This record gives sequence, structure tokens and C-alpha cells, in this order.
Amino acid sequence: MVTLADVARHAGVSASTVSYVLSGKRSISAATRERIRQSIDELGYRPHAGARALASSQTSILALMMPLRTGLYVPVMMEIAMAVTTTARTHGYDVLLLTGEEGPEAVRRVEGSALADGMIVLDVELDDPRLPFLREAERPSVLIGLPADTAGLDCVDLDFAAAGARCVEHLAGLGHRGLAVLGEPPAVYARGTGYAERTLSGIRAAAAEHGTALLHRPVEGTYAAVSAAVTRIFEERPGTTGLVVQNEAAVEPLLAVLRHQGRAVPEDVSVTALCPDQVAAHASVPLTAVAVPAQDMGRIAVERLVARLRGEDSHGTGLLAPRLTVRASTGPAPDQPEAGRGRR
Amino acid sequence: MVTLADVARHAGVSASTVSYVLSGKRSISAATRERIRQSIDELGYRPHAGARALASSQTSILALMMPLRTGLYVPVMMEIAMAVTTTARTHGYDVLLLTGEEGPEAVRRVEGSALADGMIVLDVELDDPRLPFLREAERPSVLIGLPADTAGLDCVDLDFAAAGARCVEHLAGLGHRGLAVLGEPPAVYARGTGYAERTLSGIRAAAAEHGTALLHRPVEGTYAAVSAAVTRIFEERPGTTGLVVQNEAAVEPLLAVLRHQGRAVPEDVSVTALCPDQVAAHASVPLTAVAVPAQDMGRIAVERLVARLRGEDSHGTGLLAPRLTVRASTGPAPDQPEAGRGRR
DNA sequence: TTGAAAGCGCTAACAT
DNA sequence: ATGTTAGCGCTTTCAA
Repeated sequence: MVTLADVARHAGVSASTVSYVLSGKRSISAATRERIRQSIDELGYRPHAGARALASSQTSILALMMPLRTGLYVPVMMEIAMAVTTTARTHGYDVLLLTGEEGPEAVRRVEGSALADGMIVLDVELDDPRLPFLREAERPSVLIGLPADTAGLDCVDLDFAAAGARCVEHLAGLGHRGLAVLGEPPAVYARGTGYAERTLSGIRAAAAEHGTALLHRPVEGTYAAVSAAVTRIFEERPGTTGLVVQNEAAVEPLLAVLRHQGRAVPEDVSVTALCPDQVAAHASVPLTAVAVPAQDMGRIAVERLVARLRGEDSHGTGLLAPRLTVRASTGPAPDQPEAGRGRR
Repeated sequence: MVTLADVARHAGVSASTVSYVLSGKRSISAATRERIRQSIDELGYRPHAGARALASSQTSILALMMPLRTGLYVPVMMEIAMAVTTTARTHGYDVLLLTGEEGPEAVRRVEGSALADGMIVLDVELDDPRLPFLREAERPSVLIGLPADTAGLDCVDLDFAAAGARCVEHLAGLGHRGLAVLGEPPAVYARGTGYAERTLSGIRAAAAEHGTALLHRPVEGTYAAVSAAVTRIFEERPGTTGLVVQNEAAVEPLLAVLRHQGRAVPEDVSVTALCPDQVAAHASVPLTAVAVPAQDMGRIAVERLVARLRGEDSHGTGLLAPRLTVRASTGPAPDQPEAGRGRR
């Protein structure tokens, strides 16, 4: 193994000089700097991460806490994880992956063992058990998600209320007066994961404002569940012409069910979704949708965390504005909102 | 920060004694061991990871290299990542997540900077550029996947050839004589990712053995692409009654297309897939399928890696035997393999 | 602009 | 069964 001392010897300087060339924390004459650079390349030197961590109390590692609870849409988590990792690298950080199991204990491990300089926390519940530990932690953290009480926390998230409202406004603007929401699975609501409720409240507010009827059905992302839910919706409210879907897994099943029931999209029913752009764009009917900006959230979380590690000011809680892209799944409300247009 | 020295002082022993209690590398009288345990708890001591890494040249960290290339089915990767992380924890290891971008360079970083004790490599190409570096690396690695030349490497993977054969045997056993394969997207084949080709060769061999006709169509996982492919298949080979799908993303689109074309599953067409059990079980028609044992692969990879880190013998390359679960998507071949049974 | 030297917190010989 | 001590490879005062 090549050490700093080896490099110093090879370049004919002291160890500290090599260290300073690496960190740039003091000025070095161009000549020696070049000589040292050369030695480093020639010897293939790499600083030992552990030694560095010990001496500097900085690990150059960010922890990513990613519980994988039921009802979560995996691809979104993955996108965030990837964005976090690549962004972290551009800032010179590596990423330590922590999964659920350990819960709050993981926070203590990271702190106590000095495993990382800061942490990014996913899938935050309204009253997340990790919050107290994060609040009193020495090291900074950024949450992706929004707990009930954000005091003393740094959070990044999509403005789900605005996103829900955006969907309703779009449909209302097209003349739809009977709307229904296919929500996340019951488990997600039960768990107190804020975003589902925030979306719903945004949807409700907008529906009230536009005077549209509204039905809400939590639903599992299976064909059978979606089929049952959709059937019930049209039975109870034959005048329903607009659907808002907030369950990525339900998107394809929904389109299949509608097709099967003979309801044309968007001629008979307009559909808007809240899902990653990729899902919306590649659906069997390209969907008018508010994007879940997974990559942005991951990137922004890292940038904030890095800024705080550098001692720059924390930016506090910030919500991303929703962006709705119109595609092929929405159109004007049918002239006669007659019942039973579709066959069953 | 609480250090080993603090604990030693508090317990009235020397630092080394505390260290040995922690590592169990020499016998300690029950009395002092208990006293030290108590001090550790009372003070809330946690060993400093960096210091430990420096002194012992062991990081207790495993690196997980996960390029995320196009055409990959994300949930499988995620399942593997989660299995790797939780299994690693049960053995006292944490996981460092490395994504694509860096390629072979990442291998050198991990080595050179002593970031991890060993690595697990995903999405291995037949002639992966990382292989030479892995072969000459000091630290052990386990690949999930099978490159062209496995010499000097430790690999875990599903036996895709056997898996493909298993699907064909099942269909042949049900009397199907005209089969078609919906394969991975062309990009996957082009990239030289072995598993797709291994599956295909297994399918071909079994088809030859059973004397069944066979058509192969690579396909993107979009509704449009699947629709086009299926339509062509039935035009070219009206006698096709059995489908093998090896593209998780194509599963739902396929079922939707068949439904739309009026082909009943399994009365008109039998479908077998090669996909995670969860996908198969929750599809709109529960699928007879060979499972992609993502969790097992992740777990086994870690167990092997840990065994090697402990100096136990490497187990060499090992393929997992396929397991086919019969569900609702396959049935006896239609009596009269007549053309044009479905409407269009 | 550069060196010398004192740790960072832990492990592992080497003693006793 | 326990203590003493010399590093592990790096950062960072303090000196020059």
C-alpha cells in the first residue's frame, strides 16, 4: 500500500507538504506542487479513508436511510437513491446505504461510530420515530418528505397539496364536474405518511373551490383491486368523468380496466396522475400528469446537506412546485355526462 | 465523544482490555467483562469506525456496485440491494453504494482508499470492463451475474438457461407446439448482458428437444411495442399457443394486449414468465413463472463474501436452480390449433 | 514556502 | 487474566 509518507519521500518533501497539496489548505510553490502531483500519479497513491477520517473527523461519506416499507413505489426510491449517489460523488462524497430494520438505532450508529458526516432520510412519517434523534444529532441531516413538525429539521419534498390541486384544476378547466381519486393503498394512509394526505387535502380544496363532486378510494396497485374500485365508482357516481391517480402501481391496471369496460380515454374519461414522468410518458395511454421529481429531490437534498457541511446556511424547509405535463389522457368533458356510456 | 480510553478509565482497566472485550479475541474474567459492559452502556460508547479501520485495516463495510443501465428492471435491483444491505447488517457489515458513472475506476477507489473490505458487483456484462480490476484486486468480490470468463471470479446467478428450459418444458408438457418468446429490449442483448442470451439458449435447446416451433422477439416494455410484437407473432405463426416472457416490464402490457385482442389466457394462449414472484403473483392474470430470486441472490452473495473475508474457502461459481410456480396463466393447448381464433 | 511533531481512537504484539 | 506500548496513515498546530 502506498502511503503519504511514500509520496513525500519520493518527492523529497515532508509529509505535511503532500497533505497540503492534497487539501489545498495552504499555498505551495508551483514547482513542488507539480513534483508532488507527479509522485502521486507515479506511485498511484490514494489517501486512506480511515486514516483521514480519524485525523480530520470527516468521513466524506453521507448516509442514506431508506426504509422500504409496504406500499412504497420502489422505482421512485431507486431514482432518489441514484440521484443522491451521483450528486454526492460530484461533491466528493460516497454514500452509505442504510435500510429500515434498525430504525432510530441507525441514526445513533451513524453518529456514534462516525460513519458519515451527515444523513439523508427517506420515507419520513408524520411522527417519525427517528425525528427526535435527528434533532439532537451533532451531524446535519436532510429529510426527503415532510413530517408533522418540521421544527429544527431540514426538509425537501414535492408540494403534494399543490400537485393534487393542479390535477383538479386541470380537469375542472376542461369542464369535468364529477371527479374521483384513486389513492394510495390503505396501509400508506394508516401509517401516517404525510404526502398522501397532503395530496388529498389539496385535491379536496381545489374540488370545493371549483364546485366539482369528489370521490376518494384508496386502492392497492393490483388489477383486481383497481377493477373493483373503478366499478364501484361508476356505479355510485355515473357522472364521474375525471380520475386522479396517486398510486403509480395502479396506473397500468386502471388503463386496462377502463379499456376492458369500454370507456375510452380521454373521450369518456379523463385521467390525470401523480407519478414519475417516465411512468406517465410510457403508459399505454400517455398520461397528463404531475411529475414526482425524484431525481430533483435527491439532488437538492444532497446539495443542501453538502452546503450545511461546509458551514453555509441551512435553507430550511422547501417544497418543490408541481409541474403538470399535458399528454393524451385528458380532454374536454363529454357533452352529456350521461350514465352507463361504457359497457360492462 | 466517548472513547475507548474513557471507558477504560471508567471501568478501571486498561484500554486493551476494553478492546478485547469488544472483539472477544482473548479471554476476560466474567467480572471485569461485566464491569466493562456496564461502563460501555453507561457512557454510551461506540467504537470510532475510522480509528478501527486504521488500526485493524478492516472497515466492516461492503461495497455494492450497481450501475443502472438502460433496460434494467429496477425493482429487481432494488430487491437485491435491500437483501444485500440487511444480510450485511446481520454479519456486522454496512454497505457503501456505488453507482455506474465511475465504472472500473470505482474498483480502484475502493481498493486504494480502503473504503470497503470487499465488493458485490451487479449487472455484470459478458466482457465487463471491471473484471480485470476485480481479478487483480487485493480484496475479494462476488459478482451477481455471469461474465463470459469466470476464471478467478466468484459468481452467483440464477441458472437462466435452465430457467428458460423449464418454461418450455412446462408448455410442451401441456401440449403446446407453437411457442414464442418476448425477450428483453434489444439494448440488453446488444450490451452483451449474458443472462438474456443464456435464457434464450436454454429455451432453444428445450424447444428443439421437444420439437416445438419457436419465435423470438426482443421487445421494449411499452404497451405499443408489445402490441406490435404480439400482433406480428400471431400473423406470422397463427399456430402459436404458448408465450414465454422474459421482460418484467412487458408482462402487464402483454396481458392487456391479449385481452384487447380477445385472446383468453390460458384458454387460447398460455403465458409463462421469468420474473420476480411478486410480479407474477400480482399480475392481472396470476402468472405461471420461474422466479428471479433477487433476495436469495443478494443474500447468498453477501454470505459468500463474508465467508471469504473470514478466510473460509471460496465456493466458486454457483448457479441457483430455477423454481417454476404454476399459477393461472397456463393450461392445456387448445384442441384445434386453428388460426385466427382471436379477433382484432 | 516548507518541516517537525503531536495526536486522532483503536488494535495487537509483547510483557507480566 | 490484564497492562504497556508501538504503531495504523493522515491532519494540523507550531516553528522556522
